[in-house]
Amino acid sequence: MSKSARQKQRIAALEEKLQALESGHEAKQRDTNYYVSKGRAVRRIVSLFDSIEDLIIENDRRCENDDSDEGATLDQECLQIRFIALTHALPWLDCKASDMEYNEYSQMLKKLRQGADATRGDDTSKLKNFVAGWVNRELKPTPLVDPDDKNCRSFINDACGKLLCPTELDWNDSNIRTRIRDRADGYVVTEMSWPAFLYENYTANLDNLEEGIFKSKLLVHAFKAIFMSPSSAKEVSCDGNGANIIKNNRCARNSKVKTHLQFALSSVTSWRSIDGDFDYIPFWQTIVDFFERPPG
DNA sequence: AGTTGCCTATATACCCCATT
DNA sequence: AATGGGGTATATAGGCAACT
Repeated sequence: MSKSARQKQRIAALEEKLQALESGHEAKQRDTNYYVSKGRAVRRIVSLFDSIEDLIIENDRRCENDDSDEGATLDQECLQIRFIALTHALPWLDCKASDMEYNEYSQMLKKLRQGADATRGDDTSKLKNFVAGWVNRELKPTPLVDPDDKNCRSFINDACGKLLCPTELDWNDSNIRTRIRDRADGYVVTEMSWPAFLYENYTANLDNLEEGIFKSKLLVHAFKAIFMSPSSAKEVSCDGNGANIIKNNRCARNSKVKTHLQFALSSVTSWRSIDGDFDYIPFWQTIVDFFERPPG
């Protein structure tokens, strides 16, 4: 059943190729691949989840309305901010789009999206492995976290559970632990609370939730793995330079790094993306807000 | 030679829709 | 409501070529 579907996909892909060859437009083929590679960055730099179309549509809407920002909803504000990030990431996009046929245009967007999603997939799978190593090295759980298997993670595993545990709950209390695991009333973990892995030393100051936030070693590992290189992530080690890296980056590439970081954050959690109560999109959005909105 | 980014292939899950 | 087709998204593994 799904086999025939797959074969059809394959056929479609081959026909596309054939057409490109027959029409002698190898250049066109190159073009589409070019767009895939250009799209790779957007999930990292622009937005983890929004479709490129949505961003463009929001901008169009504004242009039609004579740029008047009044009455824009919060969501629309966010879209616009990301549209601007998009124009920085792909400066050629606007003028290229204007002299394209609709078909060509939507082809291009499709390829951009493919590149974007592919990269996100690469990153999550990378992290799936690395996170296991980092957690094992730092927390030395028994049993160790299996790099190839996510089913044994989440709250089942003591180390993972500790990291995922909401800051306002105490993972060391075995009663609380079992309640979280049973998803008892009031102990269901959702995207509404900050997990411990965001904080320096994995503990938050409940009187000041901003203290040490986004400074955990695990996060810096993840950040480096994604935005620098996998091997450089190993070198974070224990010299406390993690915070500095974030700080420097924040100064150096202000607007982008925000989104960079959020991606790293969400990705760390993605080891348990199968689980039900936790919705990643609002979680990510909250983190974006944290950086983009003035304090308060 | 090891690292890295990019690409391809495959299985699976999910969503939409028409038909039964 | 259930089924099945068609399409798309996601997870994951593995390969390849460029670079250091």
